[in-house]
Amino acid sequence: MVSNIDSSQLSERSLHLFKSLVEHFIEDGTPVGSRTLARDSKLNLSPATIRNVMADLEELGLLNSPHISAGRVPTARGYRLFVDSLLSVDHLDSAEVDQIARELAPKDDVPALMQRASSMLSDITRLAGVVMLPRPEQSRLRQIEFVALSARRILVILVVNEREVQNRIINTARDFSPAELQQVSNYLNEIFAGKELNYVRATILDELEKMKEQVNQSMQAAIEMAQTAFDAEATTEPDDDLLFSGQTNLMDVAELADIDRLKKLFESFNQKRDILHLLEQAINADGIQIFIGEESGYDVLDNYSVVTAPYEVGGQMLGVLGVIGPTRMHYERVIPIVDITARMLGCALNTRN
Amino acid sequence: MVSNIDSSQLSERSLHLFKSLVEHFIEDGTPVGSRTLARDSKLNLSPATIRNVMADLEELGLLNSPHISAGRVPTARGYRLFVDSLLSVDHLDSAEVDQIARELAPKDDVPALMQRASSMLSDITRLAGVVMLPRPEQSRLRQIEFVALSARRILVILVVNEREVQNRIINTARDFSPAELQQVSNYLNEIFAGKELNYVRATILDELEKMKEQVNQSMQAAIEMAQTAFDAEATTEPDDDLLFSGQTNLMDVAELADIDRLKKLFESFNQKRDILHLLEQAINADGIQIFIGEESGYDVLDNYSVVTAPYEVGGQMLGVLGVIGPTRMHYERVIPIVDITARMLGCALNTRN
DNA sequence: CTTTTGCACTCCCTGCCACGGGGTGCTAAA
DNA sequence: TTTAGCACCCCGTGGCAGGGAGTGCAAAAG
Repeated sequence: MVSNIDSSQLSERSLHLFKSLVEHFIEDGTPVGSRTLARDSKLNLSPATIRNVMADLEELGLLNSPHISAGRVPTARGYRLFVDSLLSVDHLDSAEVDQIARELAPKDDVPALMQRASSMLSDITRLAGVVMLPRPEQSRLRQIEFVALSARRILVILVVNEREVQNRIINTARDFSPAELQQVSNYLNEIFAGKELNYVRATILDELEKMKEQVNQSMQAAIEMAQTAFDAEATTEPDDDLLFSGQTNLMDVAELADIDRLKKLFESFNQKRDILHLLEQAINADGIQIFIGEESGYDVLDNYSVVTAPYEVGGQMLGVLGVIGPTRMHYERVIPIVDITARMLGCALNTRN
Repeated sequence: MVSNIDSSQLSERSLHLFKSLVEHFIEDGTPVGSRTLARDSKLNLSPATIRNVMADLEELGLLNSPHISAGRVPTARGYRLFVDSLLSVDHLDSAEVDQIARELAPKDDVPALMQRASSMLSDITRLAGVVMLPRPEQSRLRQIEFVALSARRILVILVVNEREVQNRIINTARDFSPAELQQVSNYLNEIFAGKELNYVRATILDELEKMKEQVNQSMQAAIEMAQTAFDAEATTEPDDDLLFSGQTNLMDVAELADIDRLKKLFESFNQKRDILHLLEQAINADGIQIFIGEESGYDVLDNYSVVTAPYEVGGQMLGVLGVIGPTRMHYERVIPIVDITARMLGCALNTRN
């Protein structure tokens, strides 16, 4: 991969012109030429001079022209330089901050909160929002309960992280009486309450197997049932972990009137895989991370940028959220929105216990 | 509303020609003129004759021409006549039937099953699928349990219709001990198990209020808690009741390359309201019901048809599923697919108990 | 009376051409 | 180093002609 351009490699003037050009293009979406740039940028330079500068910038891979006789357009690398070194982010006005805060008030359960975060991102940016649900590996088992539906059908209830509830139904090999179930759940709660869910699963599936012979019969039953429960759990809902919203907003960004590319993008939203991988890369980033166009490595995302931020509670990264839009987006506005949303989501998750 | 055309009002020949025309148009998507029709339809008639017939059909509102000198295209009314009287539905080959059966094997919980039904509809028709979840009013409470999270935070678990589990967390005014909770749930289960959920809610909120004074204190607590539980329940998740899939399939039907209309459609999928209303009209239909273009009354659905069928268990209508595609769709294929899917979904729901 | 033939006409689509606008690179002058 | 001038490029638009597909109508044929 070609190394990125550092702002110190360029003259003040080139940077200024480059910045104007990008801003202009973000505003208009049409290639911008020397004449307009000469008019817009405060520097008093003739178009010809500017043409020279632009030729240099094109040489460096920051710009290119759709055809020989059109204006210039920023490349992915150009946007990179722009967002890394040139961008001055907006200050959100307090009304917007309030709106975000209000939307993320911790009034209901985690999935609903996440859903609201996602729609809010898309509403406020007029682009597509995405939220990765808190990673299951980082959830702690709080309580496990069994409810007999019939003798051999048992409803397993896992309370995770104070607010989330998962349930699944298992069929057992032999009958369990309610009293037995109570006993089993007491036993499991005693050992596993507060433990990390992956650890619980691993332990139950591996460790307990070994100690099976050493315990009395009722404990054996407990072990078997727990194994069934977590076995089932491991195989269920592995991918309901991204929440999109506002996809339709992308349908009126002009530069992607191309319905085929749009279709590909929507399909990759549905499959979630690619986007999930991308967001996973961002979970350990320290704050905002931006993937610009082809940089992401996923070609469905050509011409799109993704602005992400991880959200955390008490120093622990729980997941990532972000906004997907055309590379030509208003970064100076989107960035602070994503940033503050991530923080506030962290808070919202924190105050629920 | 203008009355529909009855097939008996038209000569054998007109009907035959009309049918060929519609079939031809469904195949090609281009307006069909007298020459092609003369060639295709087995009748040995000159284009001129056919022009006369077509003029009559246009008079009746079954056809119209985009402009004076193009071929003819069926109107919504024309499609209506076509599907009502002229259509010979395909016989699905057994491989397809098998596929449907396999997909709908009752192997997991209701929401997952519904989700699969929807994706299957869209995959197999290459159009958009939609499934309305079983209406909550028609669900029966099977069991209710309380789990103490902490003294005043209680997890309420409702098992509904054998397989579905709903849970919500409530905060109570005073502490409840586990023993009390047990007692309360026993009491509620005794009265309400097997009852229809709406009835349960209504009773708990109204009737129980009256008898509050007449019972002992622990029962009073039960009543209060149940009220809280169902009060919360009434206000949650009122609209997570439609499952769409394959929306992107609609992006390559040529006649709707119009991105704006497509956007409107997708938005109405997201809001669900309109589509839900439409499907609700179909729940009491006896089998397949088809909404053609403007007929539906929702203008987002102009140029689209919706083929629906209600699914039932034991004679009780539970919901509706269907396929959304361009008016110019292969009805003879879509109809049996929707039909059989609805039946099989009914079976799948039936065998789970 | 129905069907067909013939004819004039309409409308769209395509390709062609010309042209203007916005842009470029290069060279020579300031 | 910057600017002015110039030749050139390429896209988008609009006008125009021609061909194709289709129509309606009137008159002839069955």
